[in-house]
Amino acid sequence: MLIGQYEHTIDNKKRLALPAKFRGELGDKVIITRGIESCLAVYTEKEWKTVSDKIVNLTMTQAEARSFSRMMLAGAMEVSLDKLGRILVPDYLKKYADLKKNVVICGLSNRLEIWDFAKWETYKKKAEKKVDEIVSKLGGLGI
Amino acid sequence: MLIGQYEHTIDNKKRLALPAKFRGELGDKVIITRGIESCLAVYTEKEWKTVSDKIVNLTMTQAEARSFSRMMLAGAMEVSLDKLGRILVPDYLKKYADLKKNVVICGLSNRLEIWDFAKWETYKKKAEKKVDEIVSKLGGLGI
DNA sequence: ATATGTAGTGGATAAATGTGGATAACAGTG
DNA sequence: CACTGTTATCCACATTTATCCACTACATAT
Repeated sequence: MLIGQYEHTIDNKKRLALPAKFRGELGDKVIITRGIESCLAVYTEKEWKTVSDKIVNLTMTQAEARSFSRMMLAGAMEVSLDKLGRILVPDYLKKYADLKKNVVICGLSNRLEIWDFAKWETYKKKAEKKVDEIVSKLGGLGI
Repeated sequence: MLIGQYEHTIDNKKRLALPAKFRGELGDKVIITRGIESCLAVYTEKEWKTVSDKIVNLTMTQAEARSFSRMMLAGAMEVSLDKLGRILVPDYLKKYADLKKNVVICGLSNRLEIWDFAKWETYKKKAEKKVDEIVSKLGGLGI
């Protein structure tokens, strides 16, 4: 299970080390793609099959389906980890998520998310406030 | 599985290099034909059999069927990759998709699509907006 | 406090990829 | 049959990508 968050850096050759804790679970090949809210998502090959099956089999209008799958499939890329556990972040994805040198890597159970450090800080502040609201709405979660 | 996007160029002899990552899966002969929304579609020989079967067995009025299958089947062409992984883009297809020098090659699971660079950028901007809408409609995909 | 090991970062070198051009084979036309 | 234009094959360059190795920082253990 992928959990926790780490601060790493992307060097000037677009290499990014994935946290050592995750490597066993990730294997030596992962799928990196667009995430929601301008971050990137990283899946294991196995998880990606599940996700891509969902994408291919979505029911919606033809034009919507085409544009959605173009974004999700053409947006994805298979990358392999080098001997030191680093991946190469494709240029267009780096731009999409607006990644600078410092990034945050979050484990979200079945996937990783990669955020620009500044964006993450902003997002986190908002999200932290909301957690209290949401929990009280739900009347507790047993947590 | 064919995923990812690459920027390549068509030289003045209409040659286009297919991304090295795809070559293993494509073999040394592919079918290139009209795609939807003024792009070109590229299939492996095997995938093309599946697709062309579907086209032949479509149910529609006689006139519609004729014009559609003329476009898709007569529009298709078998091209072979040279030693360096390049194909020759037929003139009428180049015109159809309005391809200039710079093009984008997208992997869409069972096929490639070839877009004029400018057209792709325009299309992508629109599609990106829709993605967020679609995802929230779907209530997430677990992605 | 001093070693030892692991993890993250950075750089150097070697290989692969994409692009452009040159030459050779082919087909069509006068 | 010669000529022109097109298509295919081959080779060379430049850039990008992959692989390898070194350094530093932090942590744990001796």
